[in-house]
Amino acid sequence: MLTLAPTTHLLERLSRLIQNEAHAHGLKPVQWEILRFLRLANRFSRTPSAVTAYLNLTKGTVSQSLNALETKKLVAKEPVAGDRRRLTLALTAAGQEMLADDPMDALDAAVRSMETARDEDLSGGLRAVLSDLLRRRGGRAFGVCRTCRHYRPEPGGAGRARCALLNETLGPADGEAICVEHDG
Amino acid sequence: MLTLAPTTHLLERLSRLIQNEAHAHGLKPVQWEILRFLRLANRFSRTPSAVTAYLNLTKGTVSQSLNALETKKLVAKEPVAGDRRRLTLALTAAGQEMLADDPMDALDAAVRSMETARDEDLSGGLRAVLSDLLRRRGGRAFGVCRTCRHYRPEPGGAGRARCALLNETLGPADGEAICVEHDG
DNA sequence: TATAAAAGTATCGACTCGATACCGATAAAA
DNA sequence: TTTTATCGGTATCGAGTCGATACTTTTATA
Repeated sequence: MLTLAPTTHLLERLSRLIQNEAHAHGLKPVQWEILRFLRLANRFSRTPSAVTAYLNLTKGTVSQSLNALETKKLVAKEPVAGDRRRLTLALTAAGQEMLADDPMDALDAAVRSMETARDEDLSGGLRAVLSDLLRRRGGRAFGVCRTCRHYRPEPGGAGRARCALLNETLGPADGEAICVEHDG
Repeated sequence: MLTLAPTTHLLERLSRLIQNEAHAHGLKPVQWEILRFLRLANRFSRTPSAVTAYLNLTKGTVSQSLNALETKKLVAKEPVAGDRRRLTLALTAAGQEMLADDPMDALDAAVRSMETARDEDLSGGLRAVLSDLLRRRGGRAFGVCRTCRHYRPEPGGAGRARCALLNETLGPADGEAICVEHDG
């Protein structure tokens, strides 16, 4: 009877531990992940469908989870001008405070306590596995705005730029945000 | 607003992907993990409470999940001689066949396609994070029998040994199995 | 202008999972 | 030896996950 490679086993075990850790403050793991995504995503990517693609869930699950978060006043929905199908999501002040008590901080502390070299090895390996897995599944990589081929730095510099795809002006903070349209 | 370290972020992302992957054949992620644990655990560790400790779930959840697996004829329960509270779990033939189609094999393939050096870096880092996290949480490490301080190799050799804690004879295969009593 | 595609919602069903209460069996203490 | 505590496991509740399916409204395309 075949078994999994040691590394796979470690990933599985850690994955479960992470899921277990994520039940703090009456929120479910998925709800925490949505909050974290909203903190990282740029303004074009704070939509239910971007959440759906990023977390690889169904539209239905995301819709319900967002309703739960809205009821708890952690996330607010706003209409989008120009397309009445769409919806923009925003973290409320309470949502941002909630993230200050993120149960994932325990894992983060463990990661940060590693030596730099080991941490770099680890993240390199994880990146490789993640992109391989996404490729096998046909998923997208969801990179950060600044690394996208539509990112056009302004000649003036100082972090200002433009998105050639959406034809929008980007501030310095935008460049570090996750974008649904990345690379595409 | 603080964000997570890149490595933490990768772990979180991969963790979600792994959970998503694990919905094949009508089984839930937890059910798959129980099957995998039963494949790895030695005969003293194939009990509901060992599953509970290993997967860090509540007794109730494990009890229900085991019922679901029993209904599907993937796991069988047997009474334990000498203690009528206890229960021993065993994979049925169908359960073993199910493991041949483990959805985790996709992750395993991604892991195995890495270079050896990178794989070793990765597993080293994961081991560090996992044990750190377990330590913070007060959880046990659950090592393999052969590495336990109660493991006593027989002078005759050939992988035969004894467990000084449980006072039981151990075959070569036992040495590689996960044990609840490990180290303690 | 049909028609297709996209963005979200609604509903169902099986299951997760923490919490709590519970029962019988065994171990420890009086 | 008789209480009493602890252990292994089950039963039940409630909020939520999550795939599946069907549906509405809105926008894009042929």
